[in-house]
Formats: sequence, C-alpha cells, structure tokens
Amino acid sequence: MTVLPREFYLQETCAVARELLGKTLVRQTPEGPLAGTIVETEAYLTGDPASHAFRGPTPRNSPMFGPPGHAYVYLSYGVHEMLNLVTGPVGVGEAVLIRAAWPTEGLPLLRANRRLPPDAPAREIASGPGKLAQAFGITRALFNGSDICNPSGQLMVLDAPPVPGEEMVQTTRIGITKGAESPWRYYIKDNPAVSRR
DNA sequence: CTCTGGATTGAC
DNA sequence: TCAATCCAGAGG
Repeated sequence: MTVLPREFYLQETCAVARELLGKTLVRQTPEGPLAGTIVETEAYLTGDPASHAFRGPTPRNSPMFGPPGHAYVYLSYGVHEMLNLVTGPVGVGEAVLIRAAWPTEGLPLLRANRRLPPDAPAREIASGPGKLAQAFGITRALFNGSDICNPSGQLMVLDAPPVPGEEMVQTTRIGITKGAESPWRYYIKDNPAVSRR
C-alpha cells in the first residue's frame, strides 16, 4: 500500500473527509507499528464558526493555514489531544478531524496506550477523537505541524480501496455549539468503532 | 492581565 | 449529569 500523496489533501475538504473513510492511519513507534482503518471524520471549512480557523490565523491554528498533508494537533478541554489533517493550499485554513478508527495492527500496544485491559474489545480502542489520539500516541509535542506524506515518517495515511457510497453516512457534527447544522460529519455505516453518545 | 468556554471522556 | 484540567483568544 502506498502513502496518500499531498495532492489528495488538495481536494475540496469535504471530499477529503469523505474519501479518508476506509483509509489506513499508521503510526510507527519504537515498539512497533500501529494501524487502523479510519471510520469517522469531520470537515472544518473556511467561514465555519465551529472551526479554530474561523477568526483567521493565530499561533494555535497556524498549521491549518500551512501546506496540506500536515497534522494539526491541539488539546481539547485541557484533557484530550485531537488529530486533524490539514487540507487546501497554503493560506487556506481548513482541515479534517479524524474522529474514530477500527484498529487493525498493534492492538496490544493500542490498548496499553489507552490503559484498557488486554481483552478490551477492538471497538473501544479508538471510538472517539480523544481516544484515537491516545491510542496512537499522538500528541502536540510529537506531531503538531508534522508532515504526514512522508513514507519514512512516524505518522501517515495509506491508500485503500474506496468505501462504497451506500456504506457512507453524512450527518451533522458532534460536540459543537456553533455551526451545528452543517452536515460535515462522515462515517462508515454499521462500523462498531464509530463514536456515539 | 483576567476571564470564559470549549471539535471530550469516563465516572457518578 | 458533571468534573477534570489547560490554555487560546477576547476584552480591559
């Protein structure tokens, strides 16, 4: 499998969010590889009041305005790290939040990172953005602003066959107050790792 | 400088 | 239903 090229992230942000479904998130760690199938995403667009980039560039959101194919990682509620993939050309502040993944490789280490028991079901490992970042060991210190198109890097997304349209669902985003009506959340129908509340 | 409010989660 | 726990960003 090949690493998704930078051009992939230059498509319209909603298209990127949709097409990321089914692709493979890979984290190389000193203890071995971690991987999972992306099953849930959200798009954050220009002019979107829910986006960190809504009021223009700031120190925190600067990766969103940088080149596509880089990570934007931030701390939510003072507790959880969130992984976004930057889309669009330099100067455009858009990104896709990776909300959930179905673990496929390195399950013992993923569980250990999450402090789950060794027999915890796979669906509990990365069924939410904070859980996903914790499971994959993704932190601001390690990955904010880092290039995710480098095949020899520690974080990347591998190409995979597209998910059939009838297996995709598009709905409103989760956990936001502003821009709550916009249907920019995408997930794979019936996948147990999709977040819920 | 102070203050407010989250793109969440897990415990109560 | 609520606290945990941090800090960006707005307003003075």
